[in-house]
Amino acid sequence: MAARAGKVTQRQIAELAGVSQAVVSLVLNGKANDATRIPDRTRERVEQVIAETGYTANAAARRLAGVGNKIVGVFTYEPAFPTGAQDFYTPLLAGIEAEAEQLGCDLLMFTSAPVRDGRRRLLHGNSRLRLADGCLLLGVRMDGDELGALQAEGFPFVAVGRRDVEGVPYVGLDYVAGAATLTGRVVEAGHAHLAYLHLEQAGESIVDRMRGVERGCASAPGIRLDTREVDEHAITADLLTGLRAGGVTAVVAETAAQAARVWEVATGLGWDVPRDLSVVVLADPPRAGSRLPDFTRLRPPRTRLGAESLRLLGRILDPADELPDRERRTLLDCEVVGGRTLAAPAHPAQR
Amino acid sequence: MAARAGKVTQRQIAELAGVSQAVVSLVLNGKANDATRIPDRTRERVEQVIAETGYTANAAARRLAGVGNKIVGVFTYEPAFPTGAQDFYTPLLAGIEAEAEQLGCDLLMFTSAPVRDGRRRLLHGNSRLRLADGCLLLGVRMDGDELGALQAEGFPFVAVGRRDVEGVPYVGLDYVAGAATLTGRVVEAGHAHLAYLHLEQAGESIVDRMRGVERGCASAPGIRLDTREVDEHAITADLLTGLRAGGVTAVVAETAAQAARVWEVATGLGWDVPRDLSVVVLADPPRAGSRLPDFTRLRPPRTRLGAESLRLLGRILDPADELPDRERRTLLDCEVVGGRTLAAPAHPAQR
DNA sequence: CTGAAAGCGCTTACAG
DNA sequence: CTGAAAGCGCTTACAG
Repeated sequence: MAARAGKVTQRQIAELAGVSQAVVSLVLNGKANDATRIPDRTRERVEQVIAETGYTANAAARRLAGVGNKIVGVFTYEPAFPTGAQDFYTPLLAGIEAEAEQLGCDLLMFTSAPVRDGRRRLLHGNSRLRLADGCLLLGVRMDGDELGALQAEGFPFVAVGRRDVEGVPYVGLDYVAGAATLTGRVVEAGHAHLAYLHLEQAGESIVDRMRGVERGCASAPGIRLDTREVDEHAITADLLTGLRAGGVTAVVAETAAQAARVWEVATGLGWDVPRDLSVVVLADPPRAGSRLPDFTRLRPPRTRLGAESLRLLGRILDPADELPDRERRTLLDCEVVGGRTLAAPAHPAQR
Repeated sequence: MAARAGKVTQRQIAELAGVSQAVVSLVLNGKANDATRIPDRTRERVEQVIAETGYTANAAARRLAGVGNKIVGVFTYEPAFPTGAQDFYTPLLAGIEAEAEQLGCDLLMFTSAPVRDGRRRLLHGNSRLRLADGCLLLGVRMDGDELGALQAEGFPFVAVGRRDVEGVPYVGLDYVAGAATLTGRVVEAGHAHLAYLHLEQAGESIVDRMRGVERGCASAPGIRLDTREVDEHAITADLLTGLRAGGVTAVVAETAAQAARVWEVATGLGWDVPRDLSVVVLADPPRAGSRLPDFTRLRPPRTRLGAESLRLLGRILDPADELPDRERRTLLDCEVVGGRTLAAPAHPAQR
């Protein structure tokens, strides 16, 4: 980087205003008041020179001098781009950015994080992490070592999503309650044998959804639940035919992609959804899917999740805020959306 | 910000490794080579301590010491959130983030910029701008004074979108050519009287689209063009009826919102699009609109625009890259998408 | 081959 | 009321 010709510093401001550099700093930081006893006239003179020169403090220097930056880091454990993860992250980021505007802070997105052992690394040799006052951590799975290092160092951070790690502050989604409610609806509709299609059980949110589904099934006696770990590509006519032959009348899908695939395959088999098979899903549909039916589903408030996470971090960073312990970990409710893919089974099983 | 207990510095690394702090810095920056004649054994020892302690350089200090940060600022003149601007910015940001991953740089989003006189300000008292090595500027209209100040200061930046300001590097979209081609298609289809619905003429991209439409009309003799400055709310049955009564058989809309509104109003009037009225648009449809027809339209490559803009900034920042002047300002082609809202007029006007 | 030192621009006690 | 100075953690000539 070449030296910048036009760069203005506090020293220059001080010379122009005929004061010492320290006074410029005090004025700049609103500390030219009774305590420091800087006369109004001096303050005004300095302010005028600042306005004239368009001076802006060097944020790196401020930070180095130990002052908060109003910069919040945003780190994503899963690379946000190649994948369809965009539908996932976009609403989250929208919420984060909106809240950042509210808080008046800037967002440092750690897009540079190198991948090692298949995971992105937050703490690498050249990490710009310490430029931020604190950090938001996103991702289904997080590195326990890194969380520990951050905690040990006292670096303020908030996990977006519930974390099973002692002392980690988070804002999460109440998937247990949400999945239980939605599954309960399926049971209430008269289904006695459900299948749950889920992803690999990695990460708290996936475990929570599973627990919620189980709890929903337990809301009535004698409900059977088949669980299958399948990503959407593994959802075939054979699978669905098998499930139905076994007595399954309703499918609970963890992801929108799975639900979409179930619907496509079922429709391809000539089945009617929901008459022949009810399908509910624990997530919002992908944005593309105009062909897809209006699924009965859970609506996780992702935008709010983003906003609330940043708000929590803001409170943690605010020394004046005495945050009660229980507010360091909160869960947001998921709404159940009616949709059109849940109905009573055509041939109710006898319980 | 409380002092961080666990914070490791180069001095501590130096003590542990039994070398001076300067040597740690040299090792860290890959300058422990023949030129500095630091023995391999010393380097290895330092490297090991670094690995053990999980040391990470303080980016603020590095920056202050004059070293590049691999941080690129992203500033948006229009607030990105309250509005429907999200559809606009999302693909752009997707491209920027993808390229940032490629380049290994982080992105500092200036979400804090205060609004003054209805515009967001990049250069305000507390701007974190100088933390970045360079900056990407987004927005339909930009502040000329700020562009000037940035140039005067030699702060590297790239405008996303064509700019009519001397010396400002940009990557833009070739709206002139794109709009001319699409409008030419309308003319080729037999329309002799078109209406162009556009926004207030502020900003180069809006001017360019207008010029392109005019050029497209000039591709055949005797074509009439009515232009109307209307945002979508001002598109009423009266307006369309008036246009059609005047002989207009095709509408070119600047924005997707306008096109959607034209289609809704026309349909409400019992008209068939495109039989009774052809509608083409110079932008991509909003993501929500599953009800809307498949518009004949221009597809501005926004994701690529984002990526190419950052790539250009990366080249400007790279001292080894001798960027030819003409590559400092480039335009990307817009694709024409066939769609189903352009047809020959039912009653071709006689020319 | 290695260490001592200046300097980046700022904030904040501290001494007049 | 104001200035001189230490210190934040780093990079990079420079002197041994």
